[in-house]
Amino acid sequence: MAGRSEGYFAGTDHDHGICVATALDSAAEVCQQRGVRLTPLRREVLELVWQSHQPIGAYALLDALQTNRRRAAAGERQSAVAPPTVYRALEFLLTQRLIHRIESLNAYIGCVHPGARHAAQFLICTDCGSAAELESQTLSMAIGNAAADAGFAIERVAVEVSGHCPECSEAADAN
Amino acid sequence: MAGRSEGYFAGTDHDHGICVATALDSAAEVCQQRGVRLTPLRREVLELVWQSHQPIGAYALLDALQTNRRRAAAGERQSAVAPPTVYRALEFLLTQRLIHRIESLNAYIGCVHPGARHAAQFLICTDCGSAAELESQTLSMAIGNAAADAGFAIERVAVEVSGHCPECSEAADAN
DNA sequence: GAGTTTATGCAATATTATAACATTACATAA
DNA sequence: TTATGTAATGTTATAATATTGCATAAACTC
Repeated sequence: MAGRSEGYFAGTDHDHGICVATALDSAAEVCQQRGVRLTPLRREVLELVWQSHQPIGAYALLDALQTNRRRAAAGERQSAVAPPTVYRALEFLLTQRLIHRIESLNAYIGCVHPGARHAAQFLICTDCGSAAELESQTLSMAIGNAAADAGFAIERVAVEVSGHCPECSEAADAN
Repeated sequence: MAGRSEGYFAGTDHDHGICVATALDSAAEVCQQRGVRLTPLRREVLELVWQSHQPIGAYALLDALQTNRRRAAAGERQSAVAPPTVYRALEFLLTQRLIHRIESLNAYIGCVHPGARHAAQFLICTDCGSAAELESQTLSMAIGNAAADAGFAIERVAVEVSGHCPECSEAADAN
């Protein structure tokens, strides 16, 4: 994340264009290395997911895609975008670990460690809707230990912590 | 959980009747103390949720309720059970912390620490569908610390670990 | 450039969840 | 005993999220 002075949440001040550019570059590289295709559609969806640091739903993405198409082909006839288009692109991006799914919101967000196998750990602000991805080794190990105790073989981990981000907490305190 | 020899997952051998009875008793007590009403409907839904250690979806509960009604009023005309009925009961049970929602499955499961405010921590077997609730303090603290680092005020925590339970892992190894 | 695989388009439908309004049941006050 | 308030449930419709199945197109392989 670009220009982040401190903290996990992206501030209102940071240069978000750099976030997007970095994410798209990394994605291209990851796909290149794996011999999978980051097609224009998949790239477009990834870019839309990265439009903000707030998880975005599949149907909001669908709307955004429609809007893009309308803008691109003004006047000409255009093909509609249907749900499977979005869901397939999302599935691809999930498989390549370029995005995460936030289960508690049915929404998707860009991954800050693209391509790497890792536990999804999120702090989600219920006020402003933004989410910050953690990469806590301590947390991962605590989960690993608990699973080992239970004789459980881990496939996937989702940690979703809802609450209030620093900015929104301050705003609330001011009242 | 009754008769659990060891481990977090309920074995196929345990006396599940005791699980259910205990859960219903605890629920009655919790509601009593709080001055909220565990109505017959809510109790019925809770009992259905506790029918197994596998998370159950809202529409499966709906079906089960329908079946119960048919059985009860054989021959007589009966009112259909509609989605809001189930969702309202589930919401009540969630609010009273008698059940948990498994976000990654859109499903519900009985809480092993009924009434208490605590992080939801689950190991979910993708083979047999059963889920085991953890109560790891270490894990909770790791999350608390990470949130504190970020200046984040926690409201709710969901930890959902998918993978293979000991029994299913063994079965797979045997192949 | 013919054949194969992979990706996308498209229509229909499944699954999960809620909104809006009507009715019932129960407690308590008039 | 009747009125009234409140909580719970019933009922209808619909919103939001996700998938299936099949047709077409694009891209890679040789």
